[in-house]
Amino acid sequence: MITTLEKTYAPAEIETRLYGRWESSGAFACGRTDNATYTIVIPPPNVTGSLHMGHALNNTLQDLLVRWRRMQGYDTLWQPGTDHAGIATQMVVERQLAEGNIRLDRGRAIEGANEKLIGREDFLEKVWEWKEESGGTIINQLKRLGASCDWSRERFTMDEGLSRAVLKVFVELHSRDLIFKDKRLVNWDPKLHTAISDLEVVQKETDGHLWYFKYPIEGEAGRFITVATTRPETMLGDTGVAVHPDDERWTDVIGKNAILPIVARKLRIVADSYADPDQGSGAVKITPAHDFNDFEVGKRRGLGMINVFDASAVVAIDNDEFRTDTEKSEWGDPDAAISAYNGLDRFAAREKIVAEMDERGLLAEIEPHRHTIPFGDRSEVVIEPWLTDQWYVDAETLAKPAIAAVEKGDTRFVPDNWSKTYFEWLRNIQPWCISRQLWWGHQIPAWYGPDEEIFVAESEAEAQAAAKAHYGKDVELVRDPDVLDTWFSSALWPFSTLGWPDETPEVERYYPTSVLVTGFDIIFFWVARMMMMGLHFKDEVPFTDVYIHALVRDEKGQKMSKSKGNVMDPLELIDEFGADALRFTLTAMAAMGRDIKLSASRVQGYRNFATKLWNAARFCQINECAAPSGFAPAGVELTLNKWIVGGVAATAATVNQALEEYKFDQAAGGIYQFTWHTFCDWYVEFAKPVLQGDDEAAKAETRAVAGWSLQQILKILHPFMPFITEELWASFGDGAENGEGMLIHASWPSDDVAPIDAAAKTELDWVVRLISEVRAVRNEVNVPGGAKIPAILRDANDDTVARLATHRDQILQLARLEDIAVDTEVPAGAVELVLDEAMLALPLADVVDLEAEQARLVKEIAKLDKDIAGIDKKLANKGFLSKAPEEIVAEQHERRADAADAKTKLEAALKRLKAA
RNA sequence: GGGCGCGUAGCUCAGCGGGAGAGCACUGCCUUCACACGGCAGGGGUCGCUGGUUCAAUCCCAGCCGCGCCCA
Repeated sequence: MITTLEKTYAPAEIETRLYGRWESSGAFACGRTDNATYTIVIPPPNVTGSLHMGHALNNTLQDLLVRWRRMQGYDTLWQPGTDHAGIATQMVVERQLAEGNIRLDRGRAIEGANEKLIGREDFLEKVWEWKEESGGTIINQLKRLGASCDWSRERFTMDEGLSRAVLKVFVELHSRDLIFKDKRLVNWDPKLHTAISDLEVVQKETDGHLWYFKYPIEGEAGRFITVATTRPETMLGDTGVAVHPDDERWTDVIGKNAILPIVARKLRIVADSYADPDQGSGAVKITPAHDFNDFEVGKRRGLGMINVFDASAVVAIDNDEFRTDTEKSEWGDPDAAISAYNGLDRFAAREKIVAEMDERGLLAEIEPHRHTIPFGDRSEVVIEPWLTDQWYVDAETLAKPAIAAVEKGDTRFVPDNWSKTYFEWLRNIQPWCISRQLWWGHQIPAWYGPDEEIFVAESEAEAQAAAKAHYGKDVELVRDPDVLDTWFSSALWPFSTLGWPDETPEVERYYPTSVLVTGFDIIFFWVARMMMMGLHFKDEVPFTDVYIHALVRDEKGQKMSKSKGNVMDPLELIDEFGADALRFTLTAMAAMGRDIKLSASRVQGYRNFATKLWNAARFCQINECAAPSGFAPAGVELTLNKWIVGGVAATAATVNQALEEYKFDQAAGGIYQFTWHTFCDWYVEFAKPVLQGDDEAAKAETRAVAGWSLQQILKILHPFMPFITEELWASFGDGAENGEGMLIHASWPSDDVAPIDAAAKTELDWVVRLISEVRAVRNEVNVPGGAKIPAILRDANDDTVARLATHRDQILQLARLEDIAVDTEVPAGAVELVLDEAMLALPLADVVDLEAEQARLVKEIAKLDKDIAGIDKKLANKGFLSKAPEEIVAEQHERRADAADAKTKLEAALKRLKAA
């Protein structure tokens, strides 16, 4: 206590200073004790990312858990890092290079005169340069939030160690046929020129059209089969027409051919239940190379696959494949089609095809049609199902143990509902396409021999050795140019960050981790994949709990997005209100199963709470309140002090229990309520008469208890508001408790940190009620706030009289009474109120409007009458008396008696008032 | 179409079988020696609708109405 605290808490300077102290003292490092471990791996943020509200919530909750467990004495590890975000990072650097007219050399010719090309090696160098300079800004932003990660262990998915883990996993899974190469339809991004996974595709409802085309039937002059499509341009790749086997309209043409107009290709008419007889004519065109459903039909019915687009989704049909089964006729001409359509963008081709069909009289109808269209979540262009060679993980096989682990309860979702989402997804999982046509990422460890024989190995040398064994001589191998999906490496995160595949002490000690904290949108990306990989390679679940938190929305409940312009920047809120206020807001609002609608006014409200705490500490400082070292709360003697230490213990228990159950809102509410509405509103006020009085023993005890209670509040509040509590701890903490004297290492109060004295609680509750009643009546009858008035307690029993004596000073001061006499005689015209068995009279005849007071009493009596009537109705119910539990019935009797008693007293008071 | 969830005070939300709660906002009074980012007091709700179970339903069940999200 060197200088007096300022009147308000100013977070900015303090936050930077304290974070630096924590970090430089090694406070965040794991391995500080031999106690049980508590481990969280951060869901790795994208290296190109910056902190948004979702991160703020996610990391606040993780930090809260870690700080709480650390104070409880666990050996905590919060493992931080970032992922390399293949597509996003490559896009950022490509864009940067494009400003200097530099383009990746990926096989296309130079277009502009000034254009320069950059090769793979040089490009990767540029990406690393970018990463060193601008990557990981989010890490510094997490620090501003107060995140107590073990930064000495920070990892990046492209690190040497993590890359080795990726190689090992790939080779291992490949050797067990759990990774394989296949030619299938993938979600192709025609802008980024790479395959992407289902999860990176966003389905958007869009207004489009259904075009109805008439395809002539071969050998049946004048007869047409009408098909509908939302994508006319794909008709260039049609190889069949499907009708439902039970559809009698078409039974006679099954096995015959339709003629594809414009192209003049024969299309086999096949029976397949995929065709819906209730849709249009019941017939559907089949384009196996450009539609996922058609692909399946094509496979089942042996239809050809004709690819009509290049990697940019530009029509590319000048080839023999396109001419398959064509024969120039009145319906079309393949060569004319090639010259008309080759080189057209897919959307231009669409318009032209519709126009040509119309000209030919084969456009039956155009219908407005709302349907979902797939978009790339990064490129925002329409995704093209495209036939390519890609690498796949047999997710179905890996999913089985992952499903079983949650069924058995080895991993538990909180709230439990989310396990359904998890099961749903894993039970319907498709092969996971893991290859990406990018340069930035883990290059696939597969080498090709001259005859395309594949050698998968952890290094080129091993691949060479395998090739030599295979061919009997050295051959030149070419490495697969593709890289792996970023999520492939993220899936290993819970153990790769601990050093795996090496057998490090950390893997041994910290795996499996305690909890994964994440949003529901990430269940598929991370949770499921980490479960699959963890179980396969470690034979143990990666985490025992998965806590799924809400989405942060704006105050109107809209999802925050840049295009809507409703994003709230967590860093701006931190600048304005402090990190503690933002953290507390997010925590207090993190109720299970509900989204958070955030507004700045809430943050402001909790900033006010921080200031309140600050000023309570200031009060303690001014009044020299401090807990002596080794202070024992169990030994306090004043009822007032027994009451508050019991309150501390009850609050510690409440908060602890709530955190055990991940009920963050209740934990935050518990400490908020106690700090403000018990400690500040009542205890500090009660302490004032003692501290200003001259009972030195009572003063000393109260100073100690106030100081001790503040310490406990700081401890309990620390995980929620680490900065302000640490700052105050410097003045009010118990430096003897831990080496560095910092709160971050102080011990969390156990539930029995102090005895809970029920009698003291009953007594102080009575005092609080008495004061509140007097204040309410004073307000109601307009006694000036400053005026001190006398009071008379009548009909009080001995206990009550004793209580009054004990707390006389507090009652007089807080109720602003001049004196309280214990008497049976009350002057005429007094205002009277009921307090249990006793009555308190305020002789205010000359101040108060007696009419108004009469009205007040009448109203109170009416209210009691209503209560009594309600209870009587219950008690008259035989079913209630015979079936309700005894204690419930007894409670009703008691409530009725209390109400009746109060009514009698008020009626007497009313009578006296009328007599006056 | 399948799944999940939500409708409680003006707003945001707790509660989830036996006396309707909090925060914010609002109204009145108070610049009282920790704090006006404050104190004291107060108004405000047929707990979406309709049935059912129960001695008892905001709470459990069914249906309906309205809203949101995820998956196809």
